[in-house]
Amino acid sequence: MEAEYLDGLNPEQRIAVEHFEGPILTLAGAGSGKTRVLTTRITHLIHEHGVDPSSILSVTFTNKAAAEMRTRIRRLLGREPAGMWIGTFHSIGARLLRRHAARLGWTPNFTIYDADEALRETKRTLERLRHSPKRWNPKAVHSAISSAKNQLVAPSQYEKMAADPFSRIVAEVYPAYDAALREQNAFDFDDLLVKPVELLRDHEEIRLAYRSRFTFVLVDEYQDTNHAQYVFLQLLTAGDDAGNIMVVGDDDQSIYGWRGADIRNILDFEKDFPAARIIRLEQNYRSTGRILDAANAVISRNTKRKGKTLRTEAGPGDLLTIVSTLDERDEGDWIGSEIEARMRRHPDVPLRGYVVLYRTNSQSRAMEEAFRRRDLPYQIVGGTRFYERREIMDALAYLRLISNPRDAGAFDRIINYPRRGLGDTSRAKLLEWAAQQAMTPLEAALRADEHPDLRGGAAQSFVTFAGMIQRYTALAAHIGVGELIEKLIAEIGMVDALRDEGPEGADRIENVNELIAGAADFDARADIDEEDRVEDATALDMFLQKVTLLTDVDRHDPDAQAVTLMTVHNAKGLEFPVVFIAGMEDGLFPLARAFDEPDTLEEERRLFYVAITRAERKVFISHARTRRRAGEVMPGRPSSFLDPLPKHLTDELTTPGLERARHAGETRWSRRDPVTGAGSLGYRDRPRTSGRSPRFEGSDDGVYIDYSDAQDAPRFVKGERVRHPQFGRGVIRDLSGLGQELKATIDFDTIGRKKVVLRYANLQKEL
DNA sequence: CCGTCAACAGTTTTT
DNA sequence: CTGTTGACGG
Repeated sequence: MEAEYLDGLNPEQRIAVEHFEGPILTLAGAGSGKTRVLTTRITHLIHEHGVDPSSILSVTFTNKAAAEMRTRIRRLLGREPAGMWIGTFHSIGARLLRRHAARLGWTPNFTIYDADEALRETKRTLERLRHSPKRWNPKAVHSAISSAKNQLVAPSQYEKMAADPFSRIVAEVYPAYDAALREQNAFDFDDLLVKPVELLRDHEEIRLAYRSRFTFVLVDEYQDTNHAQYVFLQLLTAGDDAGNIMVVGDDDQSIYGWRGADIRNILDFEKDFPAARIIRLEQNYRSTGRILDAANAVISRNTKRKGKTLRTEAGPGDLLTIVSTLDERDEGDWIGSEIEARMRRHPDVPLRGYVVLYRTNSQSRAMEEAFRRRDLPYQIVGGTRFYERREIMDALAYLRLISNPRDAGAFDRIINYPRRGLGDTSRAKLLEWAAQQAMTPLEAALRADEHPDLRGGAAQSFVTFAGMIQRYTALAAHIGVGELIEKLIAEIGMVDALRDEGPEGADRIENVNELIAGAADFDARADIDEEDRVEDATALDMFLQKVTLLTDVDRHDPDAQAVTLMTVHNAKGLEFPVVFIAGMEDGLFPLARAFDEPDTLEEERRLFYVAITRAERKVFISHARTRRRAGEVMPGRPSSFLDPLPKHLTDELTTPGLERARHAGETRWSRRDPVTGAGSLGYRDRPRTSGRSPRFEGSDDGVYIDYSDAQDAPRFVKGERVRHPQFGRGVIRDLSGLGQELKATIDFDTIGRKKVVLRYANLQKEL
């Protein structure tokens, strides 16, 4: 007798679902039902093969995906898959660390430092080592440390490879930064991957225990795994053909190379597991025909891919509409008006069926303003995330210090917030004393009255503060997190402090209230996985660790009656009936810097492919004639990514705003240049650029940027050594800007980091 | 110690 | 254009 859950699977899906033992790679195109394959296979393993759920480890890309999969499995199975581990690499890493914290020298109530706190710690470390954070950009230093960690390069190894001055600074900061984290009983995001690898690598009995427990490992979005994650999986699965590992992914949707994701992981899976079975899911259940044809046309330009063509049984559907707009404001207005118009014509598509996708978060601003003007409900995913808002981080810093008294970052953040008369001077005195006496900042504060020279008022303030934190630490063992935050916020007078800040303080108060509500909800639902329970960890510890790992997508409410605004990155895995892709201009999508590196350009193209394939029924692609970027008005031309779109799949239109501007412009232009000016402003009549190469064509009407100059100038690449007439020798760290404005960020051997405009700099390649 | 103002740097994507 | 940092005076 066959289980019902197998009904309706296509032959390929069915093979993947029924696969029992041994490695298997499932290349799942966009919309090919991979989540269904994963959940059904897990169900099948448990139901049909009698696999104990606690033998299953399933890795997802977001917490939300994990929660959804668990729910679906519960439904298919008719019971809770108790003991199954499902979560992101980071949350699974955190769980392992919590269970074995002592092995590594941490305690289970460790703090997870988010990006912001990690950056602050980097800066503090630089200062401690007497390096100026002005000369050596803390962000760059931290990002170098982060990449090193993701490549599993330990401080000692890094030290050996550090040749240039910048790397030598990093080599110095890296171990000191790690030591500071250890002292504070903290991990950063990257540690959540790196430390579990160390744990499994260096402790055989732990490695063997987990290997024998997790006999079935499933990994979603495998194309976006980095080296540390790869090694983590190898350690867990023994890394040979005996392992029952299923990876699901799509090389065409690999969009996290900048974060260290290594597309070779998926491309080389067959080399790693020679016996691997390979299944291709090319049947798409999401989009109509023309959308898929367009997506296929775009992605076929990439060279580094396994090759895969999506097909659908749905009809051809609508054309993709390419919209020319005047500027970003006009673009937002047009999108808003089109949504309103479609709402009237297609009442079956609710507001939540619309999404606006863009390349960079800064584009959300114009959209937001346009939607506000029209009173169109929207929800923004990403950008300044909830848990990254200042007031939320302040409140959380209190909780962190209460949960983990060694957290110096938290101490630093809140010691004078709200104001308690403890400025830089008193703080510096206390911290110096603390370091001398080998005390944590909080311990020092508690004994501040013993400090040799601290103003009496300040000393008293420190003692009161530390006493309060201690009281809450004791309290945290007995009351719920919601109640704890509520009491705390009241005691420190945070609401009053925010109210004094003026109008935007009201929003912040709202956010704080939302945090309290969230915590109360956490208490009410007893939102702790049994597998996460460890001795000596309080509900507060669990709450904090969970909250830091939440992403914005996790907070996205798919049922809200609102248009969704988000970056293409955030849209991965989601689908919408109607998709707007905004800002489709060269230099923005793809970003300018991508033109220097073929691999990056391919990644941008995959990103565009991801954007198109989010759509079920309709795609709009808009670009603006001019766009304000960092206060400057920049001219733009339609993205060269549009070039491969066959004419028969698209139609083009111009917004009324651009139409008006064009008429006004023609009169002006024709006076100046009656021959070439008239009618040439609109590229609608202009032949499509060939798009055979990423090389730009020259401007044809004076409005688009002339890129041809950039081709003649010497071309520089990142990492290249150069010589500057004034600043001497250095290494190019970064390139930005376009054409005439091309700028290079250079780490000079003698004077550190500087940004120069290539046009003026007269840079030479160093021989 | 704290508020104000000018100067300045920074804009890619995120766990 | 915006958020952050530094200098200065109360």
